[in-house]
Amino acid sequence: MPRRTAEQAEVTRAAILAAARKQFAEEGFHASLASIVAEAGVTKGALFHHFPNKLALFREVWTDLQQSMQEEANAEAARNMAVDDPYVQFLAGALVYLKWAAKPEYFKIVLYEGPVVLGVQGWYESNRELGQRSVRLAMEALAQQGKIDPRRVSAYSVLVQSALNGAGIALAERLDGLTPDTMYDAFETMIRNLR
Amino acid sequence: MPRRTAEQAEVTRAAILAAARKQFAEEGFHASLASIVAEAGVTKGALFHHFPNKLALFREVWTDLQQSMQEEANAEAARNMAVDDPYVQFLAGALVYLKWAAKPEYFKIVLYEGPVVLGVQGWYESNRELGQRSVRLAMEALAQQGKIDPRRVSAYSVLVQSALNGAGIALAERLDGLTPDTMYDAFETMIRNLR
DNA sequence: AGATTTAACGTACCACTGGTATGATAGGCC
DNA sequence: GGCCTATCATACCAGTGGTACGTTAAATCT
Repeated sequence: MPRRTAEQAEVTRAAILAAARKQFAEEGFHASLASIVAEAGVTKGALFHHFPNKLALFREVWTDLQQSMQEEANAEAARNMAVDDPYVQFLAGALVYLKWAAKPEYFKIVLYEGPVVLGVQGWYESNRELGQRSVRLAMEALAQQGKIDPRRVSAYSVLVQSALNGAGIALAERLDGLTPDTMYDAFETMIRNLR
Repeated sequence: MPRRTAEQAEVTRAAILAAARKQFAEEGFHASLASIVAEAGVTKGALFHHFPNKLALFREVWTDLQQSMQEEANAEAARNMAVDDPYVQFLAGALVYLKWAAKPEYFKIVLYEGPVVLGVQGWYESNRELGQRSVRLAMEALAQQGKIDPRRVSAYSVLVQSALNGAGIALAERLDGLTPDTMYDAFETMIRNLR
């Protein structure tokens, strides 16, 4: 016996999103809509009422995760605003990112499935807006302070963000004997020695 | 009227692999087996005779591409064996990789779809064997020559290879105004300043 | 050389998928 | 109280990967 009120609709929508996040994290984009609606306790009718198709549902799950991480990273960077070290803000944000990359939901959905599902264009557009923007801002700041060559800002942005991505994945995988400490140390050394 | 000889079977198998490579590059793993067998001019019976399932077919396409790239990179590195610069061999191999990453077939199948389709475990296993091994060897060489801290070899291997991956993708995407020259310049500078 | 085995496919079919079309029902509004 | 519309549920469809089985000709044995 469904409640047809607008607030109940929000609950339903949220339940679908939560179920989708869980299923996508466990099974990838290949997770069936049947399993998602079963988990959410609704039917495909509700799903297709709230989302035009499976891809749009995935994209919203993806964006939610990415935004949550970014907000936390920005907050952490802002906390170090006063410190007199041009690297420290960026490194604080990077550390938050590394933590998130270790979360199965985040690294499976955002890092692994994201590029393939959203496609080359969609992923880079979204990623440039959300993730790469902060990296790029940091690189531009370093260039302004004479730490790196301004002509390498674009290329460094790509290299650094990709390195961060890989670091997150490797940590989540517990590759080799890598620990967050050793990884972060190497990352920091690399960043501080960019020219 | 089919020829039932063993050499003809090899031709059939090669035709399926070529068709699969083309379809996977264009449509991703989502490309239907129907489109693959149509392209190859055979039926699903032939496909499932030569390959146990779709994933095994993809894995073979993936491995073929990766091996071809690696052989070329190794050959290029070997050509610079005599040069008296510890970085130059590795950089020569990296340049080959960047060229390959710009090929749609390679970056779509190996870089994009690979990790998701083969799964976390499969991709890293294969990739560590093929791609990461050479990066790691280069890092170990740099450590032995006192260029970098030996304790950072593992972490650097991950960071550098990920940065390379991202660089390849960004170039293939013609992101920003990035050219192979500027990207390679930044990458080389970064590598030479690792400590 | 004839019989038998077997590799190399083709054909028919199945369970399941994402997606659609349509129906049902209850709140909001006048 | 009647109408409209948002909110779902149900039934169904084309297409998918995969399987079971049939067919044919080359290889092998005696």
